[in-house]
Amino acid sequence: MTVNNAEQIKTRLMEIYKKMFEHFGPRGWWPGDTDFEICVGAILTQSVSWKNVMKAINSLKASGLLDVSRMYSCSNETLEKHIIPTMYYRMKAKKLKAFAGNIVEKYNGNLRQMLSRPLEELREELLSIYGIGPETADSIILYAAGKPVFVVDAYTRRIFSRLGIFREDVAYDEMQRYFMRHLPHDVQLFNEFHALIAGTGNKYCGNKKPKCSRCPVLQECGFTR
DNA sequence: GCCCAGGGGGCTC
DNA sequence: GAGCCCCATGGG
Repeated sequence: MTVNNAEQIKTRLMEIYKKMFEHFGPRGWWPGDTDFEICVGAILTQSVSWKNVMKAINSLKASGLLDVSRMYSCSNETLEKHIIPTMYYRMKAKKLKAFAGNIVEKYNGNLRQMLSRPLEELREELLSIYGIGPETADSIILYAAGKPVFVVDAYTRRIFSRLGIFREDVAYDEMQRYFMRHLPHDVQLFNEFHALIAGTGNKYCGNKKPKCSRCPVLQECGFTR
């Protein structure tokens, strides 16, 4: 790839970012009072809308379970009751306990200590925990640890393939490399960009009845179909 | 009633 | 390593 080409890609990505930002404004992501709440939200939001995640988070908070050691020591059944709205609740209870267990056993319950590890080591560790795949790991790294990694998701795939930038079947790592190769590794930029993509996707780019053609941002960005 | 969603694990070949 | 099923609620 020539330098010139890379510059053009960067310019194009930043144009899309700016149009999204002008349209939606700052998204204030990730919502959450503590690092642990952000991590819990990242696990619970797998395949489910944020509205249902908030119900579960509030329920956990109200019962004092939004705490590493209490979450780890409570029964699966107790945990399940609070997260029913987030679908796959039995699986997700296991995932939450695996995450809390990792912090208790390796860091004596100190989440910040784990999050302070170098980016690559942290990513590898997160991926080794049951229930944490690439997207969840990257969300935790960016939004809880505050380290520069670009989070991609189904909306990123949909939006950027509809803009003619990716193939429809592009892999997670390939999308991520694309953004990280062409954009400055800036936590605030990565934070806002992913949040804007999620906002745009949530409003206009559902799979069932895509409304991309009605999205002002995608129209301006050269939406093709 | 039916379809499907911002993901990940586990299995098969 | 791609392809397929499983998980199992809630909203359109």
